[in-house]
Amino acid sequence: MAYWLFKTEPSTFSLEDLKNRPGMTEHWDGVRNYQARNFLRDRIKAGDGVLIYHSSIPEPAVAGIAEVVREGYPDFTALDPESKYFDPKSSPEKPIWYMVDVRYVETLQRAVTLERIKGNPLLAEMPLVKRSRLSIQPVTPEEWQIILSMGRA
DNA sequence: GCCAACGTTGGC
DNA sequence: GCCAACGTTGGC
Repeated sequence: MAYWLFKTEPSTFSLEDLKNRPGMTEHWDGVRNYQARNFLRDRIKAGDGVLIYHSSIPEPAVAGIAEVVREGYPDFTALDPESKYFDPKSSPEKPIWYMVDVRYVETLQRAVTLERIKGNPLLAEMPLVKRSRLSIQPVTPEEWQIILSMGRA
């Protein structure tokens, strides 16, 4: 059981969209960064907790929680020439990109803004704070607990 | 919309 | 394998 933070631009896909999903699961596709890919392919398991973070908005914030329901498998959008995530270097035999499936769990009462995260010294080691653009990041159990308590307060 | 950070590409 | 050019991310 591990914890993660997934970034998304709410104009593309938001926590609300995940909540309103029929069956409430979603392929987390379109990740095209090798470091993030490695987490998706090798480390993220069913049952892991996910903080859903909304980026590129006036107040970027952790909006809520999702759960991984299926571990890494090849991202089929990389093989679809019609997809904006198409990658001609990828093939069914040698898939380059991976995705996981997630389901909605909870919307935090109070979104935990980047400003509040930066203001908490206990969260200073998060990649988010260290200005990494990484879209899939590990979260420690301590960080997970702190952010949830900040979001529920 | 700007721009710093940083990942990727490709010529050599 | 180096590194300049280029593209993307994402906070502000």
